[in-house]
Amino acid sequence: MGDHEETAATYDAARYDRPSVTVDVVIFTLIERELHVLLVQRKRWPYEGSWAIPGGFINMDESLEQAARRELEEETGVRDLYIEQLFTFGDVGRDPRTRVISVAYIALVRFDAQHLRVSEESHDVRWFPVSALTRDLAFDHEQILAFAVSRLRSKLEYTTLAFQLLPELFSILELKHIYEQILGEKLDKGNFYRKIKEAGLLEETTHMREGRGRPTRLWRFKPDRAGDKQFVFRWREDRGGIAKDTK
Amino acid sequence: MGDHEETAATYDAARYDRPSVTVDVVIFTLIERELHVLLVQRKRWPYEGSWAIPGGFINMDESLEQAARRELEEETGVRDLYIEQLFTFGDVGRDPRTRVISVAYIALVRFDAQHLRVSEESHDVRWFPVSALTRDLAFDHEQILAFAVSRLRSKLEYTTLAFQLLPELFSILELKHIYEQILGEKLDKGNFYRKIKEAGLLEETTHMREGRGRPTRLWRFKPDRAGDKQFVFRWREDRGGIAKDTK
DNA sequence: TTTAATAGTGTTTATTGTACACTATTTTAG
DNA sequence: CTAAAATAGTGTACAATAAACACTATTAAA
Repeated sequence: MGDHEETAATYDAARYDRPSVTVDVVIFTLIERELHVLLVQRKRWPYEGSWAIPGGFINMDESLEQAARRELEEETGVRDLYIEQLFTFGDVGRDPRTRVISVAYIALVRFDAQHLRVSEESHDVRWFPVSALTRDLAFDHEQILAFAVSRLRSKLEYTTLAFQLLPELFSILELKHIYEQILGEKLDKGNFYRKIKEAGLLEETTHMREGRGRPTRLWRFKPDRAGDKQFVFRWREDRGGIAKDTK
Repeated sequence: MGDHEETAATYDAARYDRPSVTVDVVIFTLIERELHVLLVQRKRWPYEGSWAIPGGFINMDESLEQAARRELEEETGVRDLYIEQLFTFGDVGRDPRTRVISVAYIALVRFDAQHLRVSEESHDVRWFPVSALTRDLAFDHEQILAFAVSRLRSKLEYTTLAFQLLPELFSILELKHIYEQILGEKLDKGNFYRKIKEAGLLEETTHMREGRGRPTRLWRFKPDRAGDKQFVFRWREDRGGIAKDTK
């Protein structure tokens, strides 16, 4: 979340007659096969020293999504990634400075050790494993983060979102591992192989990767399916929960 | 959408250095077994005379959802209904007056012929069938409406949302008809009976309703399931699109 | 050369969806 | 008064999918 150049002492809420609008971006990545989220440590009041979801005030000449991408690049240097609006948080007391309405986004990036950089606004920027997040976050950011994780999990069941977390070439079992991480449960190997192949989303390559056991074949997503970063694939076929009448 | 007391001539955009925030509420109901949406006819510039989704600027001391409920009551007199945040629209040029960010909500109401009333802000308020909406709406409201209809359809597949459109007592075939209306396809009678009963959401009553053929039994939603207005029921059982391993 | 480790395939059974035929109870038309 | 039309509701057989899990394959390391 962005900052005014002020402190509790100098701050005068009555000055403002309109809410401020910010974008907050919950950025996920996969590090060592585990889901992580990016947080920044705040430098200024309020919540000085607390960890927070990166974000900031929107400019008057940019769309919400543009603002989200800009903030993201400012905090992390990442560009051209998958981003999606999550929810808008606007309760009255959520920011002690003034009425702040936050449009929250979810972003998914492939982990790249280089790209982390600390902006002027914060003490530190760091990836945290989602599984170990009991720490107190600034503002209502715990709530936003919980909401983002929940949404990510449920969307994975019927979308190709997980693709955004993978490198270009990957094995089917790596993909399975991502699903397990995010869904939080073990999946059956054989059934996963069958499903993912039947879906026709993957393209076999000649590349193999060697490891401790049998080498694994590498695949890529078919460009026409993965390229547009849209939700194309439903794990759960749309056979209709309510029985259809095809007559 | 709310209004300033100004016209194109008196309007001075430079005066504003922050975006305005509005809530817009897409209100659905079922009239004569057909899905309708509530629109208001604008009285003032911009888009004077055009039909628009009801909404208005938020107050500084109310949450977003409170604002949505307030606007809704001001326009229609309806209270205590189902409401859910849809999406936040914030493109730069969407309102000629100034930068306006609209948090859009979906509301579902039971149709009640009395409750419509025209506010001071508008010429007219009227229900329009969703199927026949080619007319030009104000601002980007066509886009918002299309998004709302699409979201409503997809949510119906795994939620109990449709319940909000029904009177307290209803027949199973009436419920089926709502699903058909909103999903836009015919459903099989027998399968629908079986599914809805197995779900254990309905409570049989002794009431019957007579019509032209055999009288039909009336049901109600079990209070513990329907009462909290939460999404409890999934049409599509969560058997896991991705094969689970229950070991 | 055996074993451990990882990759990948096949098959069987249980569950659920789909289509559609059938029965039931009322009003209306002749 | 009776037959037909209209609407309500049930039953069943078959197809499609999910779930469980046993099996084979190919490599490195012991």
